[in-house]
Amino acid sequence: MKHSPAFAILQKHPLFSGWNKDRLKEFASYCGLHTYAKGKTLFLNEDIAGFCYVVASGWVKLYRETSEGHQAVLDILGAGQLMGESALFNENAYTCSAEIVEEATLIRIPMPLFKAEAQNNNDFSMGLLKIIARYAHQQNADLEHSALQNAPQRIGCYLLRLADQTQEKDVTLEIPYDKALVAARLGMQPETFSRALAKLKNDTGIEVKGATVSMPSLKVLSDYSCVMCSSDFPCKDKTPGC
Amino acid sequence: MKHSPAFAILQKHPLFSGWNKDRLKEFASYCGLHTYAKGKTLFLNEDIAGFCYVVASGWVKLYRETSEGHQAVLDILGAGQLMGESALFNENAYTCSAEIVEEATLIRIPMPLFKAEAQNNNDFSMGLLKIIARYAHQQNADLEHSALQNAPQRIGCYLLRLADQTQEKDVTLEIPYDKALVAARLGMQPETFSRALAKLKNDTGIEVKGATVSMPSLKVLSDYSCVMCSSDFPCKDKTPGC
DNA sequence: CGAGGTGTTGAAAGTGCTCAAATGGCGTGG
DNA sequence: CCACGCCATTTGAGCACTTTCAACACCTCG
Repeated sequence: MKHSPAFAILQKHPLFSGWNKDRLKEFASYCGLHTYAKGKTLFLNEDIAGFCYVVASGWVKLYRETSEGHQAVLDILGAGQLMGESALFNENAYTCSAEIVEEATLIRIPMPLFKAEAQNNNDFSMGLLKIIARYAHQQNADLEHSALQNAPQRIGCYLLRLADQTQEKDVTLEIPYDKALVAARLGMQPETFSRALAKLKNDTGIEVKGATVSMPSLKVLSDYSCVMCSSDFPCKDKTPGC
Repeated sequence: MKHSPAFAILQKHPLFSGWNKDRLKEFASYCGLHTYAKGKTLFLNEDIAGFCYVVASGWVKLYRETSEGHQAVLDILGAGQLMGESALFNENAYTCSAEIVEEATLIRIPMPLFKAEAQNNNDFSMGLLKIIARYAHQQNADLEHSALQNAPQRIGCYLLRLADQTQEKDVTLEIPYDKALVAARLGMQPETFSRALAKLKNDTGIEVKGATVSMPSLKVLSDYSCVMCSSDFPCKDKTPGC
């Protein structure tokens, strides 16, 4: 037994990939690796931030909630994604709430450690800048989508993002969490999602069986969805969002 | 004649306020101060970024546009705000388009200069991080609003943000640009804006005469709008967005 | 005074939402 | 192995809000 279980995962993360091995080993030794069950609330909006998290596996919902219980889903994070970092610039308070939506294993980075790194290590703060800027870019895309696309188009766009865009024909994928959650992520009701998916199926020839979606042609799908989007189709790596 | 006209303005900007005077003087000498007429397109989405801009006065619309001409307004920037910085993290290409919506004077910072600073000056990159993180936070709020609030509530929220929230009673303000632009910023049609504003007037007792809005009580307005928002009312400085 | 831009109003059509009920898959326990 | 019950999802019907297209009012400017 040599190093903390967080080490191997952090090593692959862009924020840490350039680090000296011993340095990272020490850093990782302060980071716990924890597994959380579906439904667990990680933190709430405006809580004092004790940790940043990196998702090793599973899925985490970021959301905000009114006092009456209406909630807006901001994002759903999967493996490799960072959360909680925005608390650094918000008086050490989280800027949204987080809940586990599929059993997840997370690396917990103590905030003081993270903060010190950001302040003292220029490569680190540039890496962080890149991540946050990309995130902001993604949000621009979300705002655009919610302004311009209708429900079936937004679902099409979502499926394209989930898909392996290097393929063109007969792509099959699994929606990795509840459909109602996808609906919320796309800013619509579960009922609307269901009906819109049916319409999408009818209009673009995709097949849906439970969580499994088969897309005979990504082109048909992108022609359908990307008409109402400022980016052109093979958009996954260039621009976050469709 | 002592220093570039950009100097005095940059000096007041958080990104530069901590700088040594001579250093800033030199930096400012490379930055032009230009005035642009309403309607002028500053840059387009995906253009190679030659400059970052700081708004000295006037208003600039940030937007994205589909090939068919549908556009989504992402934000409208006023005095003190920075734009174009996200190109640093997008292969030196702007991530949206920008157009002058009210005659504006802007400081033009050459991108290489800006980039070098971000890479070499840790205080600078931390300041940038703070600005971008705040911007992302603001977008979270926008996404939440578009998901949860209806048209009159979004307008109420917009007016509150425009208002001096330290006052409580009889606050009066001027909408600084076209109403149709406000409508687009809030993700609705001009007609919807007009009707929703009439409803808001009726429901909260505000007065509207042309671009002038008088609000007898901010509390009534915030009770009306902030029900569907995760932040509580005096929200201007804490959280960007309502 | 007329023209054009800006904002408002009306009527009809969509789109998505709400509430309610039905369907279907799946794991548990008999 | 089957019946039951639970939960996610789908379907139905009516409604609310927003959009669309069209017409009109208003103001400013030439």
